[in-house]
Amino acid sequence: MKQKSIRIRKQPHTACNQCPIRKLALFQGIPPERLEWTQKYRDQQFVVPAKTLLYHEESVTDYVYTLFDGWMAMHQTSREGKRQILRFALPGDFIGFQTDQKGMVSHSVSALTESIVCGFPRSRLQEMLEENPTLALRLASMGSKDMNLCQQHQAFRSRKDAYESIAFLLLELFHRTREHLNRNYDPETNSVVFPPTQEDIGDAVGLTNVHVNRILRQFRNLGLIECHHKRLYILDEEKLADMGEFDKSMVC
Amino acid sequence: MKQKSIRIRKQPHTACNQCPIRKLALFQGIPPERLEWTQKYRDQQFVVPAKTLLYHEESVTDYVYTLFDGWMAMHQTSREGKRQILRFALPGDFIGFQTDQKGMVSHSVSALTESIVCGFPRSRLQEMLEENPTLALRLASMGSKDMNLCQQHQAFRSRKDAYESIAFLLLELFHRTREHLNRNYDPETNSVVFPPTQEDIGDAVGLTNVHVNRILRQFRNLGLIECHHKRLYILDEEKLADMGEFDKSMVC
DNA sequence: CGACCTTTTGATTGGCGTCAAAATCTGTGG
DNA sequence: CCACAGATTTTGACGCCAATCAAAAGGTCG
Repeated sequence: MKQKSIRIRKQPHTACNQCPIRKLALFQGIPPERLEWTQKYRDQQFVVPAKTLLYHEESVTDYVYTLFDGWMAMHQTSREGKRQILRFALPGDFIGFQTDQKGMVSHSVSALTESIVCGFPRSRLQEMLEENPTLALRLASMGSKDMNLCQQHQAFRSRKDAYESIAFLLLELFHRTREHLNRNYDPETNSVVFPPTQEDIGDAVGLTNVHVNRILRQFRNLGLIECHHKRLYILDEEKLADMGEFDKSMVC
Repeated sequence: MKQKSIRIRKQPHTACNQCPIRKLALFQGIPPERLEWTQKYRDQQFVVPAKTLLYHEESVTDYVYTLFDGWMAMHQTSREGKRQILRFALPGDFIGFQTDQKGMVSHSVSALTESIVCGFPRSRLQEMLEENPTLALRLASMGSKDMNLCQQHQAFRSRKDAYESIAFLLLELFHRTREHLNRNYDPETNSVVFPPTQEDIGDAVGLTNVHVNRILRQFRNLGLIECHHKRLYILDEEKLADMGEFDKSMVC
C-alpha cells in the first residue's frame, strides 16, 4: 500500500476543548482557564490521509494523540498476516498511551478516513499529569471505560455467534458516533456516517469478510438495518440490541 | 452453589507494601513514609473462601480492592448461562475500579482459592488519588497494562485456534505467577501452583472443557507440559511460546 | 465410604473458513 | 466525461475445527 505523507496542519485549533465535537473526553467539562497550561504541552496537529498509518506496532512513538476528526482503527497483524482490529477510534479518543515495558506501542493505528490528530510529546505526559491530578484520574477512568468495552468484545467473541457479535459492533459504533459526532447523525433516517468496510468489520469481530457479508444480508432481509454510501441506517434498534445483548450504557 | 460468608481478617497487615509479595503493583517502590496516609483510607482486609463470590456483576460496590493473596477470577455470565472469564487476578492486582455510567461493576469476581483482599471505600478513591498524583498515574499505567493484556486475548481469540490460545494462556499465567509470587514457583521443576480447572481455562479462552482437555492431552503427549496436583510444569517453554506467539514482555 | 466435582474418551453435528468467480462500486487519469 | 484498474460486495460449493451429547473413570472432601 502506498503511504501518503502525514502533514502538519497549518492553522491548528487553539484548544481541543473548543472544537465542534460535543464530547472531547479528556478535557470535557474542565473550565478553559484551567486549560491554559495545555498550550504549553500541545505541540501540533497532524492530518492523516485515509488508509495511512499513523504509527506502526512495535515502534517507539514520540507522541500521544487525541483524535480530533475522522475514524481511525487500532490494529495488530499476526505472523500469518491476519489483521485484528482492536478498537475503532472516534473523535475525542485518546490514542497511543499504551506501551509495553520497552516503551513500544503494542498496536498500529491507521486512518479509515482522512483524520486530524492533536499530538502531545510523550516525554511531557508524566509532568503534565502530575501537575493535574484531575486529568490523571480522568485518564484512568477513560482507560477503565475502554477496558470495559474491550472486555465486552472479548466476552462476546467466543460466547456468541456471528449474528450476535456483528449486531453488537454495529450498535456500539452507531451509538459512539451519535454520541461523539452529532453532526454525522441524521435523526430523520436514524442513520450515521459509517466508513468501515465489511472487511474492517470482519477484522474487528474475528470473522471473514465473506461471512460478514452473509450476516449483513440477513440483517437487511430481516429489516433490521440498511447500508449504502458509507451510511448505516438502523431500522429496528430494539431487535438488534436484543440480538447482540447490547446495552447503551456500555459505550456512552 | 452454597456461598460461604466473607469474614473480616482479625489481624490485618499494617500496609500492603510490606507484604511478602514481591511486586504489589499499585504501591510498588513508593517509600513507606509517603504511604502513611494510606492507613487513613485502608478500611479492612477480607478473607474470601474458595469458590465464593466477592461481588456480583451489576451490583453497586462500596469498595475497590487490592488482591493480597490467592487467585481470583473476573467473569461475566451471558443470558444463556455461559460464563466468560475476563481475567485471572493474582496478588497485587487491583480489582473493582471499573464501573459503567451507573456506577455498577460490569463483571463478577469470585475466588478460585481462599483469598485475602484489602478494601478501600470507593467513595474515598477520588480524594485519595487527587492527593497523590503519582498514584493516579500509576493507576492509569496499570490500567494500560491490563488493557494490553485484554487486547492480546481479544486479538488472539479469533485469529488463533485452540492450541494457540491455550498455549498463550498457560504461559501468561505461568509468568504472572512467577513474577508476582515467587514463593509459588519451583525452579527445580519449572513449575508453579496452578489452581484453575480445565473448565476455568475453557471459560477464559472460549472453548468447552471437553476441547480444552483434548488439547492439554496433546500438549502432554508432545512433552510440552505436565500437570497434576494443582501444579503446572512447563517442560518446553520455547516450543509453547512459539506456538502461542507469546512474548514475556507482555505480562511483566 | 458415598456424593459430587473434575477429567477423559467417543460419536455426531454444525457454524464458519476457504476457495473461486462474478458483479458492483470508487477513484484516477486521459 | 468516459474508460479502466483496483477495491469492495456478493454468491455458491465444500471441508474442518470445535460444540454438543453421552457416559465412564478418577479425585476430593465431609
